[in-house]
Amino acid sequence: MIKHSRQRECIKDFLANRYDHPTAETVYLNVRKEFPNISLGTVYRNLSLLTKLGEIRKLSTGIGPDRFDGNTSPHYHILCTKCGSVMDLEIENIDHINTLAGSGFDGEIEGHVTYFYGKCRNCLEK
Amino acid sequence: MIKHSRQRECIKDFLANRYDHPTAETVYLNVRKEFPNISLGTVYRNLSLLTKLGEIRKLSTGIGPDRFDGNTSPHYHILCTKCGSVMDLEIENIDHINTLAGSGFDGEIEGHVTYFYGKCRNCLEK
DNA sequence: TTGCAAACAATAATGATTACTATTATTTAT
DNA sequence: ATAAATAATAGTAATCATTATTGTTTGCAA
Repeated sequence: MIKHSRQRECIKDFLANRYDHPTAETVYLNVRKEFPNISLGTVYRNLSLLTKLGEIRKLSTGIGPDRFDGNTSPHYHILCTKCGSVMDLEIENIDHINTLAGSGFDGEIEGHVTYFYGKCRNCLEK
Repeated sequence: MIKHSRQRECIKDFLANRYDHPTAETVYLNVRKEFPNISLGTVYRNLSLLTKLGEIRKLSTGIGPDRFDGNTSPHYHILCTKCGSVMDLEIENIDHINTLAGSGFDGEIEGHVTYFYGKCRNCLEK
């Protein structure tokens, strides 16, 4: 049975208002403004729980630590290979690649994760 | 300037003959048969170097430690969500998704990484 | 309002990976 | 072929991200 906690609510609220997909460490440093004694373990535990509940999304980009996204609607991400930022990406539905993959695999395809990489506008101009 | 090393060659050979995308730890345990004194650091250092040289590929699936692939030809991977195995996947070219992504992003798309997930034949039958 | 499980803070432990250092191996120049 | 230069190694320590442990506090149902 899950009990409400002000710490978890604060973590969720924080993510709901961020669009840069912060790491656990960043969440920790910010939530500390409201809960000076919160521990990093509490942040990790709640990020895991919220991810399991489907209330946030975890991004494992392969570059640096995991990041978290308060926006659970279906969308993709792009990583700037220069500055390292992770941005949302509007793209039409590409679930047909699951079907393509299925025809070359003896088993069942359930889904995919895709990270695009490239250079953001800001880095291109430097 | 890069110097040849028998350890690095052994690591590369080992990967060239494996099709299950082993972790650094697995590479270490196997290469030890030929080099009993090789250190895990040497394995990691060479896996990084070979990846940078483009002679092997690193797979960061987000589940467990990084894995390595001696096959650098373009192909995709599927992770079985039950047994955790990582398998090669034959699929026609899907680079058009880069174009789709590009039209919704103010910047330059260079590529993408995609991991499919699902259930392998073996797990489906249990 | 009491009891109990869930969540907490503090901290230790773990797993994966990288860094350091003295020695060894490979290449280059004699 | 030999010696000098330096890249790579083995062994080990350190770091980073994350998870586990433990005693205390909090939320909530009886």
